Amino acid sequence: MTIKNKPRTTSRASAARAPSVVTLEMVAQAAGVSPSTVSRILNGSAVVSELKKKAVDQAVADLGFIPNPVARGLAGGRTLSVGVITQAIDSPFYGAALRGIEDELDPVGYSALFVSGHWNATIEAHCINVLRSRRVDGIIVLTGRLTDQALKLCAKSMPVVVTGRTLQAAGLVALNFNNFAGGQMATRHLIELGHRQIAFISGDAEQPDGIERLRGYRAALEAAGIAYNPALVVSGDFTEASGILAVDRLLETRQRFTAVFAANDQMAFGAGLALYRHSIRVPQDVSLVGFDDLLTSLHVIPPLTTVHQPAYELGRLAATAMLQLLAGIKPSLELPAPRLIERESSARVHA
Amino acid sequence: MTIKNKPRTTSRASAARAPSVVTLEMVAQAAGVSPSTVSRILNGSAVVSELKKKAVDQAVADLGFIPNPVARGLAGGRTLSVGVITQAIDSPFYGAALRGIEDELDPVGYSALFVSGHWNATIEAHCINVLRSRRVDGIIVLTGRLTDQALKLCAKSMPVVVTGRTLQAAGLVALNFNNFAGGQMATRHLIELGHRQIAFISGDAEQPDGIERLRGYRAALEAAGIAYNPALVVSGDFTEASGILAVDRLLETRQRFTAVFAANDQMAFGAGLALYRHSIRVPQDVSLVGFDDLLTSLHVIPPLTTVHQPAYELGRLAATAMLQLLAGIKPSLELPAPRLIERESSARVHA
DNA sequence: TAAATTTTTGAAAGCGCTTTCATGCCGCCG
DNA sequence: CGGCGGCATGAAAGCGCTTTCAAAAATTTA
Repeated sequence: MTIKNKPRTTSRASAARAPSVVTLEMVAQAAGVSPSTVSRILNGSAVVSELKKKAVDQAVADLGFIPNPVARGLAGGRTLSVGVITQAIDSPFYGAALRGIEDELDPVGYSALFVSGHWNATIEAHCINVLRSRRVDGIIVLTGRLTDQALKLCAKSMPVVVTGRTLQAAGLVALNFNNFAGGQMATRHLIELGHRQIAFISGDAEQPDGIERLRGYRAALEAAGIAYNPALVVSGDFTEASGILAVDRLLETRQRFTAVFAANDQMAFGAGLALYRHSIRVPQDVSLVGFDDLLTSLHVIPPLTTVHQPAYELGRLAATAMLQLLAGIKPSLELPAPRLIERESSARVHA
Repeated sequence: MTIKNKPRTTSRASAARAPSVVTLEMVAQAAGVSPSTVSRILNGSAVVSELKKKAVDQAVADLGFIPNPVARGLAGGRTLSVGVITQAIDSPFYGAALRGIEDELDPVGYSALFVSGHWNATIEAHCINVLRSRRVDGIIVLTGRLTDQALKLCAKSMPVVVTGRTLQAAGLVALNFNNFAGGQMATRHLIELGHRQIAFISGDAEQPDGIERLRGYRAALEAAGIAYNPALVVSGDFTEASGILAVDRLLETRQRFTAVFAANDQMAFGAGLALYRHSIRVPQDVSLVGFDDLLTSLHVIPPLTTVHQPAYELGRLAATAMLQLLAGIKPSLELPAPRLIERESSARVHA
């Protein structure tokens, strides 16, 4: 959808210039053809003689015609908009994904409709209904709590792209990050630094991502011949506050540990703060590793060693997949592999 | 070819049940009235006999009718959607505002269309065009780079709510936070702790918010009889990276300072990291104060003293104002006053 | 009680676009 | 050379709703 001859921003007032007061019909008239023909050319939905095509393109350019997505939507066609169910519009992690989606969609004339599911299946179902009533062409679900069942059903009526799970269905593509490998990687890193007592702060038990990371942690431990100690695993809920609590609890148990691996960066921040409160230095006394690589992880004190999760890329890929689905081609994309970012919160174990 | 009884999606899974397959016309038929009447009742756009109203309400309930916003939009009416121009969908500060907007809009059936302006007037102008072509009922602009002029013009054709500036125009409400007072407050706090050499990391020079905060800083200094020292003011651009640079530059000048006030939290984070790198302890050696009170500011090390800016509230208020504008009532709202949040990054000057 | 007004309500015309459906035109085969 | 299959194109019917416009019903006035 090359908007090549957008009315150039010549005057300073152009920002608020009335848009698309020019309709398809006016274009048709200007080009001396019927509205149907213009529509066909715009959508490439039928063969049209080169001559008329030229004329129409010209008219479109001259008049600065911009198709009205609302009318399009009503007429049964596409709305050029895709719904995005995120969990919280202000999530530091998903935010980057949203940006990726936006960046990918905008150039081709699509808009994203962001709605927040708040980690609640009922609300998510409501979101889906809202999106459908607004006639979005497809839906991107960022993780979420909907059942696979519900998602598959939804995919029957429109393209669906879902992240954070593995799922097979027609018109449905699932983009899953290798959390297991990530968890393994982080733990192995700590082991290589000589740590043997590595605490793990898990995420919410319902979250597959967190479960996988825990599995990775255990696998790495096992591979290194270190016995798994359940007392070193304490659960959180992916928030900073839960990271603080986790460390406090850990400390109370008087279990010795020289490293902490948190299932996400936010909990790692909380853990770091709790450690600081107890005058335990990172990384001198205890190493700390997170997961996600939020933008801020680079600027916390000390900069956090973490597993990079390509949130932005994830968004772009999800959007790309959606676009392909919409175009009728079967997407086959793969997320980049997890990557450990070594920064200053992890160090060789001390004596 | 009126296929009024389109094949229903009778599946049990309500989450993905096809919505609004039931049209206004079907409601009319069920209630034994004309579509016009149903429409009138739905919109309260005319007086209708109590009897018919009852019947229609009943039919609406029975059939589970949900008006189609797309059709509504086309028919010249409202789309029940408002456009929101934010600067970056994943901004830690504006994210909270977006959530506020969403929370306020959703219960009354409105949806928000978020688009990112990327601090660029040209892109913002493009955003406005996109939003208009999508027939949003109004536009909320979170700060941004558009000229007041452009905004006013835009307000002529639809309600506009803008934050971060003071502006008067019909159909336009501006919500401005008292950055001056905030800047003053933060500086005064430092002064009260005994600091006399207070560095200031300013934001981007084009940003009115930042300018006001600087003004506040100078005013507080003056009020305390402390000479303003330009060498202690170094400019940043609101990012963490610029905070780091700022402190590095400050240190290079060999100017003595016992406190740093950054024009926003993100730069304060950067400043904190730079200080840490130079083995300068916060708050023992240097006090650090930010501005915004991001969610994360509570969990950084040490927890940041900052001026609380009610981003979430700002979003809610902006949405409320928009709703009122849309309802034809003139909103008169005021943002909460700035509030200093004393945490652990600021302390009494040493020696 | 008939005429003049004022409601209440329905019919119908769109909103801007997509999409059959039907037409006119071409080349082709017999 | 007449007739038939194709193909490009236009006419027209909606999509689901709002909104005149005008007719019908209810109310008031003379």
